[in-house]
Amino acid sequence: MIALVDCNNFYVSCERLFHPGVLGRPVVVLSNNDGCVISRSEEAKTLGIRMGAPAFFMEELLQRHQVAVFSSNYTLYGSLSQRVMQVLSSFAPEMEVYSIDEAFLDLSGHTSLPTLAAAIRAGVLHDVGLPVSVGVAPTKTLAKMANRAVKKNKLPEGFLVLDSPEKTEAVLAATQVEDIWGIGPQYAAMLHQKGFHNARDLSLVPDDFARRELTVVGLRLVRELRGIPCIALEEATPPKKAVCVARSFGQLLTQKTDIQEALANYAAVAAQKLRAQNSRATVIQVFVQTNNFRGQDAQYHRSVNVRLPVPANSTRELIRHALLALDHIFKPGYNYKKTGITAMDLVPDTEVQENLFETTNHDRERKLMQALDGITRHFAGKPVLRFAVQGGDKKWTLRQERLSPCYTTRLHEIIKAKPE
DNA sequence: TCTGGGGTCCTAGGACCC
DNA sequence: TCTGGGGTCCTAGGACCC
Repeated sequence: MIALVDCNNFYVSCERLFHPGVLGRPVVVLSNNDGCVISRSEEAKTLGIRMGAPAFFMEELLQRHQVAVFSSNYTLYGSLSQRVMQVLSSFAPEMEVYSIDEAFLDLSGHTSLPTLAAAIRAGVLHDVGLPVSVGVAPTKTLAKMANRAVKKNKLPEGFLVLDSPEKTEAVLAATQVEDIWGIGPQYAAMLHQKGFHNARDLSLVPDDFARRELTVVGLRLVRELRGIPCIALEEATPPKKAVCVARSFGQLLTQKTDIQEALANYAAVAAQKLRAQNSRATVIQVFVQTNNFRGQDAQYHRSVNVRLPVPANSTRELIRHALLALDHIFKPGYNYKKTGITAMDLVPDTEVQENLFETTNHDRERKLMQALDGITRHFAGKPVLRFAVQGGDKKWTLRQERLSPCYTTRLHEIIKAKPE
């Protein structure tokens, strides 16, 4: 049997951990740039605040109901996530960290699953202070569904074990197709139109229908609904195949120099991520785009792929090639909203094909980056040392007007138990 | 004024090879 | 009169996830 453990309203719960004053009050966390709602407390859901709702549409509602609003603080959430995963790993040696707030646990061999599920819940609550829900079932897809049923029905015990055909059948029948893991809006519309409305309906479709209409991914999904495991637990996180850094600007930009500065910074982050997983990029893709919500503006979006002479993960080289790529696609006269870089066709650091005509001294580059990473680590990840093209006015930086401190990762921001 | 960011996988179709 | 077949690789686009 497989368990899916998922933190309840994760980002909101993280903020609440350090702001006990907002317990009982509606709380939301906003996306980058304070754009949309990406996490809501139960009270906020009751107010009808939707996932993904733009914050500026709701100023009045947020005020009226005294909603506590936070900018997202991924440093804090990442740190708490690690603590949750550490607790979970003590319950099952085989575990897959599926996302920042979810993990699949292999519970095979255990006899009393309800007892174990309750212990997992209590353990995370006690050791980290975050509430979780636990769904247990024979397959990952059914475990997901059980987990969802816990939350939807607000089961007081906080877990659900699908250990009999009757229980499974009931949850299948109560789950609409759009709420199945792996069925998005497009497939859901198609399935409804063909008369398949809930997960039970979908579990009974013929294999060839699933294969034809939903690809092999859908066929696996249908079998998982029938209790046949088709999606394996992936314990080791495979290295990423692409690394993307893209952000909207805090304000619209027209000057190329401002966009160059932003892009240089994103390229620097991408390079750092590559080094962290010992990869190099063979190709980079750079894009710029205007804000397509502004009907009054002329729209432009374009991207370009550039093959690097030699696979690279040095900040200097990535910035250089990113800016060259930008020269190809930047056109003056537009209000730009966003730029970004994707490092693609990643290869392991150790398997680099040198280029006969390349003049970069890679050994020197590698040592320079080691020094840079060492200094950055020393300052707890703060980019104290930068390239000149990254510096300047920072017209493009994110809006984060309600950012909470990094309580667990920066010593000077640690919470004080007593006023000084 | 203000609408996120970062990923994966699959398929179809074209180019090219022998 | 007759105009193959099988394979690989690449890309773009579409679907999904949190």
